[in-house]
Amino acid sequence: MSSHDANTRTRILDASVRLMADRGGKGVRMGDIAKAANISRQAVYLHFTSRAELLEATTRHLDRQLNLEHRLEPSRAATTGADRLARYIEFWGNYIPEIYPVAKALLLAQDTDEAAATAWRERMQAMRDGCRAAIEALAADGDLAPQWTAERATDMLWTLLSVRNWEQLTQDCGWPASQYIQWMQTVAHRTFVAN
Amino acid sequence: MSSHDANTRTRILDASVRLMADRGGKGVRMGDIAKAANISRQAVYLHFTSRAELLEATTRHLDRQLNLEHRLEPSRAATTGADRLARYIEFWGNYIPEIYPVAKALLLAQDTDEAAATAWRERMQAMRDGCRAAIEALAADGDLAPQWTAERATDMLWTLLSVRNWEQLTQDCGWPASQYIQWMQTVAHRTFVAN
DNA sequence: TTTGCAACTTGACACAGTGTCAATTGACAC
DNA sequence: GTGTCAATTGACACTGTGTCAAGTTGCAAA
Repeated sequence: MSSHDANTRTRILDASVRLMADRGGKGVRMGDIAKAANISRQAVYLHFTSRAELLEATTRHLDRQLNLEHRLEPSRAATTGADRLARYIEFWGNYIPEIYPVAKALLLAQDTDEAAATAWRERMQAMRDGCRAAIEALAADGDLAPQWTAERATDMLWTLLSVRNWEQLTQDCGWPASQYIQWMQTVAHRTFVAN
Repeated sequence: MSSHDANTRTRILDASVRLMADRGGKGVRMGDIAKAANISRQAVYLHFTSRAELLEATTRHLDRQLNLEHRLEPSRAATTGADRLARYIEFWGNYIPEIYPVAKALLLAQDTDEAAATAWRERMQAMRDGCRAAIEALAADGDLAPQWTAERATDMLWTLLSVRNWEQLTQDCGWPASQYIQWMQTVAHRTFVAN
């Protein structure tokens, strides 16, 4: 029965999100997720062909739960390019901490798993589109600093806002999330906005 | 005999560097290194207690081969803070590509191996010292942009210059090494130098 | 009531790569 | 000769993923 089916699938995804959050994404095995969902390990493979696929589905599940699209609205509604850039960074800086454990698991799986690497690349490509939109809004206002092309500026902003960088600043350097947002806005503004 | 001992050790390290360079650091197993050094897999464990230790020794071996200290001189000899910053980025941008395969292997081992994670952290801490020196030279000239403290600016520069960022810009975005240097200098200058 | 399908369970197994252990060989030194 | 040290050979434990085959349960349509 397909409703039963969907329920089990959802239960797996919920369990996956929960475990990732608990353990910071590290050391969550297929068997752990199965156990947390009150299901056999093999049943998980009935719904997801591989760990990578499950991980990817987990991030999408989380995006839906966190209402990703709704959160992007302030940035999209901005009236100037500089404002759009600042709001995008604010959105992202508030979003990362919520997806971090799951993202981290996907990030770790990358090294061994080609499918996970592809899944991650796709996710980051979507994030890149947001960067490009902000940079292009800036360029449309004539406010992109003259040494940049839109393409290179997008590359650089995208890199600046990577999950790894967030991780390093907040985990290793101990910055609070609010400071991450503030300083990233500062760097982006000074770097990309013509003065 | 200890000279024989040292020879074998060196042979292992040379083989390790060679294989890493060939395969980009990925998928280099203990057995491969042993074979390349004309030695049994177990003999490697006679010289290095674990893969992580071997990897770390490989990076140090490479630093010596590449004359790390000598390469740092231009940056240390700079007369202004802004110059020191630019020269440090230039050094680093030229250095990363040479150590990248080995660094990548150490980076990958991190996820499974606590010892590798510690080794990497130590290496990056050393790099951080270079960042701090550049930022402090800038501050000593009174040229550090007023919103920054030396500590936060160091955090940010250190993050900006991470191997992951270099990887993303040159591998994923396809920037040539020369462009990496140029644009990183641009970002750092606009971000940290008072105008 | 029977038949049949679909979701799920159980248990066993292959595979990769790391690290460990024990027994053995070969060379050189004293 | 005897001791010692480097190195070899081969077997094995361990971990986690993914696969396979055979059996169970429950619901549904005939």
